[in-house]
Amino acid sequence: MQAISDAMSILSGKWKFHILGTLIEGNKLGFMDLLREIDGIGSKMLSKELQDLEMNRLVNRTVKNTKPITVEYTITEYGKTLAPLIDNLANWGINYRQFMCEEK
Amino acid sequence: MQAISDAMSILSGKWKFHILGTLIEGNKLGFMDLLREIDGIGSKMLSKELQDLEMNRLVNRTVKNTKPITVEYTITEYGKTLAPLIDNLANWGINYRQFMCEEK
DNA sequence: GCTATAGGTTTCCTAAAGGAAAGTACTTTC
DNA sequence: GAAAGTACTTTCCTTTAGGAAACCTATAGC
Repeated sequence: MQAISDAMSILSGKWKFHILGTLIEGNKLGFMDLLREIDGIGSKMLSKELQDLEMNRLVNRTVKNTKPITVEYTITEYGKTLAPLIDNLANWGINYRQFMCEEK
Repeated sequence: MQAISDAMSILSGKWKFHILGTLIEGNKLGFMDLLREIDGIGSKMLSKELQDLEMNRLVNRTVKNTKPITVEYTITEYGKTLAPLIDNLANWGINYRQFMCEEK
């Protein structure tokens, strides 16, 4: 049960799963790509959450030496181990919505 | 991706997974049982979270007609569909801890 | 020089989460 | 009749999360 607290301390917050899910499906995304794809997030939140995820070794940040500087965000190998969990969560969300509609 | 937000809106907060996990492993628990088993939670939080979970049909609350009134909390059939997810999360938490220890 | 794009950081603010402690109500045990 | 147990709720307070907008640096295009 302690393990659940451990996991949630890393994955808590409104956006973590969303960011990770986006990075799993579309690999190599720039900051602006993420900002556009994740509906509703602001640049401050995105920046902060990416830093958290990078610190926890779930996301890689690579600065590219291009003309207008670009940054690539990718999911790490270890981050990929979250893929089934995120898939699970998303499917549960879809089913839950159905379940609630049927009920009432 | 919207499904993730849906799921998290129901499962957000510091204690939801913890409460659900505790109810999945030990079925039929009283308020005080939960308060004792979930380390660190206060009665206000437990009460509030249980109400949330009941509203969302993940937990059943049954008042028993015993001498000192007792209340039984159990997980619903639908709540049980979260078992693999919670298992997954807990295992990921355990592995993550190992992973971080090896690294540094 | 002006505007646009990438990739952020900083400031300011509000709303929500969460905790500690006390209170309520009822019952059983000593 | 006092204490202790079950099951909460209420009040008060602090902390954290999160959003909006402005600002900063650099380069490219017009």
